[in-house]
Amino acid sequence: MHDKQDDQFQQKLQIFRDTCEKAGIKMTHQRLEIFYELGRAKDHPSAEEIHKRLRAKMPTISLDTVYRTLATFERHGLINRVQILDDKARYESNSTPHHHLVCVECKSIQDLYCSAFDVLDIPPEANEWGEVQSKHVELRGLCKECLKRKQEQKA
Amino acid sequence: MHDKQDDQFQQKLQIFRDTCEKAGIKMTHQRLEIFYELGRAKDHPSAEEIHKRLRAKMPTISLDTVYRTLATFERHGLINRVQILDDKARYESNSTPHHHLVCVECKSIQDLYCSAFDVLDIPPEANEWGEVQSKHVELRGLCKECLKRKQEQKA
DNA sequence: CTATTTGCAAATGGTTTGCGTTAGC
DNA sequence: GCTAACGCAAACCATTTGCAAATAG
Repeated sequence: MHDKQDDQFQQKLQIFRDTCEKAGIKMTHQRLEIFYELGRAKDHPSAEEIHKRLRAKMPTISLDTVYRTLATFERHGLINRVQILDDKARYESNSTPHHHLVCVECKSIQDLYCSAFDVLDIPPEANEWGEVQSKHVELRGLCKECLKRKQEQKA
Repeated sequence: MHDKQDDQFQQKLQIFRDTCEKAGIKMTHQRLEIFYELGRAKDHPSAEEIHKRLRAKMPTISLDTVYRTLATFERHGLINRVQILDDKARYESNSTPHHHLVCVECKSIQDLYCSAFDVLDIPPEANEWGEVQSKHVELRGLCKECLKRKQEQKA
C-alpha cells in the first residue's frame, strides 16, 4: 500500500513545489502535468514525445509550452537535458547521480548506476583546466533488441 | 626539422588517403582542405566554424559541402562528431582514446587524456543491456577564463 | 567518359519568439 | 488586478536535399 517509489515521488513533488515557490514560478496545470509525465517516464523522452503523451489528457496543450516549461525546469535544476547522438534534446527527471547506456542504432537511452564511475577521481589536468562540477560517463553500443535484429538480418 | 607532430599528421594523412581509396571516395580539393583544417584545429569546431576558416583560402567553398564532407568522414570513422550541451554538432579528428572537459559557460571543449578512465571496467548491468562498443567520460564545469570572468563580475 | 561531387537555392525539422488572450496569486 | 504563462502562428537556425554544372579517376 505504501511503496518506496511513491514516497520518492512525493518527495520530488515537494521539492518541485518548493523550488517553484521560491523562484516565483506559477503552478499551472500544464507545468504539473509535464512534471508528472517526466517523473513517470522510464525512457528519456524528447519535448515532442512528452507533448504527444500529454495530449491524450490535455488536448489543448501546445508544443511550445512543453518546450518553454522544460527550459524553465532545467534552468532551476529540476530536470536534466540530455543531448546525445541525436539532434533532438531529451529530458530526464532523475536527479540521483547516474550514467547512460546509449544505443547507437535505435537511440534509446538507459540509466546506469555504477558506484565505480561515481567515485572516480578527477585527474590533476582537469583542475588546471578549471572547476569541474559534474562527471558523466556514457557507454555506447547496441542494446539487446537491436543486437538481435541485426543478427537475424544476417541469417 | 623533423618533429613528432608532423610525423603523426603524415601518418594520419596516409590513413585518410587509403581509406578514401578503399571506399571509392574521390580526393577533391575541398575534402583535403577540410581534413587539413580539422587536423590542425585544437578546438572542436562546428561545421560553420570550419567553413568560416576555410573561406579565407577557398572563397567559393559552400557550407553544405562542409556538412556533406564531415558526414562522409564520420561515416568512415575518419573523424568524430561530438554532440555536447550545444545544439550544433562539433567535430574532432583526434582518434586516440580520450575524454572531454566541457565548459558549461563558453561551451569550449578540451581533450583530456586519462588512463584511469580508459581502463574502467564495464559493469555487469551494461552487459545485460547489450553490447558496449565505446566509453566516453565527460567532465563539465567552468574553464579558467570563465571562472575568472565570473569572479570579476562579483567583485 | 562516367559517376561522383560541388555550389546554389530551396526545403526540412527541432526549437524559439512575438503577441493577444487567459489564468495564477 | 497585475503579471506571468498560455496557445497560436510565424520566425529562426542548424542541417539536409534536389538539381544542374563541374571534376576526379
